[in-house]
Amino acid sequence: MIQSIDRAAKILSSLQGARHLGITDLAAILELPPSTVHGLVKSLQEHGLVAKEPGTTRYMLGPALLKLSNVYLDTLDVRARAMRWTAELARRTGCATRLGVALFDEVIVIHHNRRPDGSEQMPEIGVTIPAHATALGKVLLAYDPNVADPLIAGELRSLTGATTTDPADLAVQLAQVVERGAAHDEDEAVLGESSIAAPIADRSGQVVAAISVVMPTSEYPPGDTVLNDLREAARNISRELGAPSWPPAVAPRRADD
Amino acid sequence: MIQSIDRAAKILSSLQGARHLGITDLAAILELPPSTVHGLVKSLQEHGLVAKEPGTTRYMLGPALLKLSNVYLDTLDVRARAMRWTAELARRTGCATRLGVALFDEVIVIHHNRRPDGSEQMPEIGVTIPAHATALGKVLLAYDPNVADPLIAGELRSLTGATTTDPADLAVQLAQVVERGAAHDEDEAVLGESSIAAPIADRSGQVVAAISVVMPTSEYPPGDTVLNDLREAARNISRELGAPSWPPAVAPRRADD
DNA sequence: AACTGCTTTCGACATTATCGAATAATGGCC
DNA sequence: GGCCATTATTCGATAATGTCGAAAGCAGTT
Repeated sequence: MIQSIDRAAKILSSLQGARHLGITDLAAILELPPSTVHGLVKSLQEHGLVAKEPGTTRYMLGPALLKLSNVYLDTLDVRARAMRWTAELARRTGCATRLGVALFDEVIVIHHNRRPDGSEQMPEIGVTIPAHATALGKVLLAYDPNVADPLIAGELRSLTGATTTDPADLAVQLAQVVERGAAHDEDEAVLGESSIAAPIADRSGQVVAAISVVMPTSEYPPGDTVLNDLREAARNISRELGAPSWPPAVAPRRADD
Repeated sequence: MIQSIDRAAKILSSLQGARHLGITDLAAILELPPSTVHGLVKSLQEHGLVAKEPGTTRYMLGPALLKLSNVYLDTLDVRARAMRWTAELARRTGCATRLGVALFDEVIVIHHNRRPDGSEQMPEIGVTIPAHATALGKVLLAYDPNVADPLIAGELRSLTGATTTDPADLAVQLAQVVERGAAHDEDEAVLGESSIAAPIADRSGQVVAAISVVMPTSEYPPGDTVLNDLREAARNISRELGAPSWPPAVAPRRADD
């Protein structure tokens, strides 16, 4: 790990949490001398990754990140391939659908279809949720023990009263996910919102994303037709990506990565 | 400029252009030994800024960028304040509206309102356009000579047959923008698409963003009411941000930044 | 108007990233 | 399906590089 890149990433991460920070604030967070931080920040600024907020002496995240993330989304063929199917799934089920990928122990939403009746409008692309608190995340965890193992060994943060916070409980749930090829959550991330999710694999057979159907908890649990539509969509997308089988296999444990 | 951060940013930028690249490709682009590039890439990967595309040995941009950019958008108070007004402007004019900020010699779209009649649907947030080829960009250039000067001294890329490519011509246009408090472009970025734009200033009086009305070239030039609605929106947003006057003043030339 | 806190600059030092060579892994080809 | 060429990755010595303390420049405040 290159030290200055590690520090630069920590700076971005800090600005992500606090929005606006001065050099001194950052120096305190990273436990480094201000002059060191200044050099790092200025370098990031020259590439547009951070920006000085006009009028003040504080810094914030920069516009180059937006450009990069836009390209990132275009780069994902899962997303391009899945869009047809998530739209179809939203139509058939009458629910909002999401597509998510893993970002360490979180899920990040890379595509979103509104509920066809148009009830909620919030754009959710880019939103991140702790993986253990959502159906999307449980799918991704279930198929990647390299991420799940450390989580199960530690503490699980609670988002609502219903969040799974017992590591042993989570482990059981993850095993069930692999068995059934689907995960579920009821009010675990947002009160009043529940969802079910299924894995999407690519040519190499690895799980690269998850697809979910989101519904008001009042409509939970959904009927078998919804579950079947979901699994069908996941299977179709996986097939288009060249996956050899579905449901996919759990990824092997690696020493480190 | 810290060398390793500079190199890391160049790697991100390369992946932005080429989508998928192996270590050797990157090494060739940066003109560095593969082992050096490998260390940089691996460090970026550990922070999710770069990801190994599953199944291959190549790398692509990582999901952390999406999370960061999402926060970036939330961080911009211009955006939050302007959203009401761009929606209102779209309604009044019957045209699509955009909000853009500067990213070096480009404009990046940070907010977008569809045409009320719902004709086009493409999400444009995060799209970047060379500044000299669009009304939004001309506004930003006109009020920031530090960016405009080097552009006027160099070559201007042509996007359509109508793009302003003569630096002297651009200089004249920019002077007019400051005079009139508005910029325009006719087919310069996309054929069949024209727009007019106005500057948005903040508390410090600096121009921090530009707002534009986009219309089919068949409807260009727009009537005075559209221009007035645009200027009114720009003035209102600037006032909400605490700008002391409108139209704003041109930023001073700095030695370097 | 003077102060206090912050940001920013500068240069010597030693930590740190770099790079070449060797090894391991991959993918393509017959 | 097995071989070979290409590519990714590891490792350790070298010196180039980033780091950090002290001091100067700026703002905002009392």
